[in-house]
Amino acid sequence: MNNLDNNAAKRQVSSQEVMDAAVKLLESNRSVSTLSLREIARTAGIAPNTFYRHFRDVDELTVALIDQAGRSLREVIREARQRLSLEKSAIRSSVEAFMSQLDTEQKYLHVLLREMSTGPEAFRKAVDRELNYFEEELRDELLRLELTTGHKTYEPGLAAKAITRLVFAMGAAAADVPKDERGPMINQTVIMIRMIMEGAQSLAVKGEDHTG
Amino acid sequence: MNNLDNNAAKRQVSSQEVMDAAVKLLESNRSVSTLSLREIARTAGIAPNTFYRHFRDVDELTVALIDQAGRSLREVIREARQRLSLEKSAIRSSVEAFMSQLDTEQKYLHVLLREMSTGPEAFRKAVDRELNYFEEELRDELLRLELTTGHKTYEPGLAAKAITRLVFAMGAAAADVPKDERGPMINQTVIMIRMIMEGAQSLAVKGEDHTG
DNA sequence: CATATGTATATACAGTTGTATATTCATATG
DNA sequence: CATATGAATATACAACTGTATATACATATG
Repeated sequence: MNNLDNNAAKRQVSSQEVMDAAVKLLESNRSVSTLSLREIARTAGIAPNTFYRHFRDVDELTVALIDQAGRSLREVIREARQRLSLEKSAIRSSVEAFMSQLDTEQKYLHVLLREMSTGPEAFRKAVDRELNYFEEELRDELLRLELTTGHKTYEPGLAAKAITRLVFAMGAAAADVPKDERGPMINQTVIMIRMIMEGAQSLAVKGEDHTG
Repeated sequence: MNNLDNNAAKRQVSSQEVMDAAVKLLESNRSVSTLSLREIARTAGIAPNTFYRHFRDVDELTVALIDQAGRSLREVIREARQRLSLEKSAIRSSVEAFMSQLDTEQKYLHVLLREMSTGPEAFRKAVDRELNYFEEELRDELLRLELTTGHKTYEPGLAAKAITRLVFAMGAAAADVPKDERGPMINQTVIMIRMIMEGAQSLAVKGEDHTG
């Protein structure tokens, strides 16, 4: 049954193609909740009912998009981190890698950023899962950094969480801005991260009784 | 023409009542884009066309909601700040005041948090406006603190921005969680803010060449 | 009282939506 | 070739949408 790549009607359609159609519609700053099943099907070039072959409904498609966005984003950041160990401008290159995902042709990151606090619980759960992956990887990185530099970090888990949330918040802000105006926002984000890391180290020295 | 408070049909309806109807619908974690004009009208107890007496469309209603949410939130925070000057647990009480807005009967803050990165540009512009108000007030507070404590702050505008974005991000996360599980999130947020402030002060001491 | 004005409603219409059902087509297997 | 199977489509339907138009009502003013 392999010969289905070709020239005529009734082609097999992959779920990925349906997802791509949805992303295409989302590119003009719409949120998933404004997409209709029929509209997505139309864009994908399939009949409305064919949609059901791939997803139970639009919500299920959305969760798949969020997962995909998270996976590919994590991969990109991990690559950026591997190129240099976390110190000096590793922060910058990670932030740049993150932001550069806003410019890719398939704007999956936009979905992730936009559905963070929207829609059914399943969406937010899915996004939260991705954020947690990030936090964990970042916390490990911070712990590794402790050993390397000798500077202890106060509550590395929290520092990682703060950085993650901040980067995503700034990413969402950057997504609303034309590509060539993002430079300053990257710089700002880098400085903010530095503040957090510096502060976490400073608090570690001062002692832990600063929470009241 | 004052006698319209009363017992029978064809009552005058205020725009506020229409807004309240929308908020009521939004309380079950729906985003504005899922509301229809007819549904809002139905909830407000008016005929569909009466909606147009108050707003051009649902988008205009939404912007009004965002503005209102921002105004009332700023007021609450300002009150919290006035009760104590910004130091020690002024941070905590501000964060608590912020989070407590999640529990009010009319959940306007939810709208603000949920429409941050959704919908038409007008929404995001409206939310951005509110965030900027916050940042400005907070930056002024940080500058005042500089004079009081003698500790300089590195890039107070950026520190204010970082804190603001972080608080809103944590607020959005807290909004998705039952009321009695928010305590820990408040604590986390307070510590994160402390990291930023501490870091900004520490960077001010170390010098400014840490941005590359 | 007459009537103008602002406010709310009723009816109607065309467009879209999600999905149930029946059908067509393409392929793989007997 | 016959035919079973899976994939895509066509048709249909009721529900809902935004809004245009016409109408009813309440109040204020003459």
